[in-house]
Amino acid sequence: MSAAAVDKRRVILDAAVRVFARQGFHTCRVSDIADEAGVAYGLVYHYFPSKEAILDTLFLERWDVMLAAIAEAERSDRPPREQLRAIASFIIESYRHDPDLMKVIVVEVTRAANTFGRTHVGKIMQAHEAIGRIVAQAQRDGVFRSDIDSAFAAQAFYGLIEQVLTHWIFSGLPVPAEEFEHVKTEVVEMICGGLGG
Amino acid sequence: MSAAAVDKRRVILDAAVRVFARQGFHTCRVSDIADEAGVAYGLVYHYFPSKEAILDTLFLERWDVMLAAIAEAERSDRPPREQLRAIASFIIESYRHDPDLMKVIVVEVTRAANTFGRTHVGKIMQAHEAIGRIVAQAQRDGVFRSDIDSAFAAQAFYGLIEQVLTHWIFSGLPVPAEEFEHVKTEVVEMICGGLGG
DNA sequence: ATACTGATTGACTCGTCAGTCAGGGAGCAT
DNA sequence: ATGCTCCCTGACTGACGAGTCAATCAGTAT
Repeated sequence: MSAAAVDKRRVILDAAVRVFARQGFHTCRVSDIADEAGVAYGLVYHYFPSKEAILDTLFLERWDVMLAAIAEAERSDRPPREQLRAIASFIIESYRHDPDLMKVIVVEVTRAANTFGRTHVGKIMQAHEAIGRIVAQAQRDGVFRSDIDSAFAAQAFYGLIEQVLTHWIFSGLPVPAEEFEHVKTEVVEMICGGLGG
Repeated sequence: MSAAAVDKRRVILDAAVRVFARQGFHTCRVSDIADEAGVAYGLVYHYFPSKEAILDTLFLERWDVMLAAIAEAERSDRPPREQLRAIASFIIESYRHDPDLMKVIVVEVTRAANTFGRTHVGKIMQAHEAIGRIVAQAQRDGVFRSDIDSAFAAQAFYGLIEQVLTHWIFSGLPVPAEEFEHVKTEVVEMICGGLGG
């Protein structure tokens, strides 16, 4: 594949992110993506076998980077609380850096239990499992309480972050810089410290 | 509207729940609903103006019951921890009683930020707000810590329950009776107690 | 020059499905 | 009996959009 071809493929992927974020996967037409990318309709099918394959590519590209970041946190020998913070931080920074892409991934894949969620359960589970391992290790070390199932805790942790992203997505407003930092702390406080009572 | 007509309307709604749960809203055809209900295609349009209106009806019917249950918990003067437990319990019992309906509501509405989520944000927010008020009151009473935003805590609480439902939905397996009880406790423990560390 | 390869174009096909509509009963009043 | 009002039917239409394909263009090798 020539250099120009690599570029065009990228141009189409980037256009798809904007279109999926704006209109949603089901509502947009392939011609919308072609228009946004400034290429002919047919060229989309030169690079991708189907509309779905474009979304798959976008998801996998980003998710693999995230899995690497989680593995990195897991491998480090920092205290579990900081390992969790590193993961929360990575996901929130991903949103800060490219909110459209994160919107597409959350809305069209990880929260779409029927359509693409089904296709990618495996990949999604890998993230939950890695987080679960961090919690389980902390429980063995006596740093976290052991009467809460580690897989359950992982769900709560990842679910809370996704819930925050969803809230930002729904609001449609740009998120002030200090809120990103504040939320990182609040997520870890909530999961590790709880509300009390 | 005659008694027979009320029944047919109900038959169509119940059939729609099964079809939406099995195939998803976008993938199913209106004729699938008619077939499942054992009525003619056109009758669906006699009772509902559109396919979307069926989903709206299903969602609003159930959501209003849930809002009432949350209001009930809020009104009671039990300790906040038990108020939260009552809400968690209500949602989990809803799933136990009619998993298909809860699947449809979670998958097709509350987690569908683009399509029906958008339409019903208002209703969805009402639930979050009520939970937030319970937390805020507990914070004023000094029972919950005050350095976590009450709206954020409400997100975490509701988000965790929805995450658990999603997990059950994804698994496709019937949930053992004892797990329902166990999860109610775990949700409250997680949100109020945290993991420690 | 000629031939070959891959990139690019956009009009067209073809299946799908939400929603329409004209009509056929069933009950009930007058 | 006649008319009226719902309930109910399912064949049909019209729009829409994913994916195809035959043709053109650009670069590069021989």
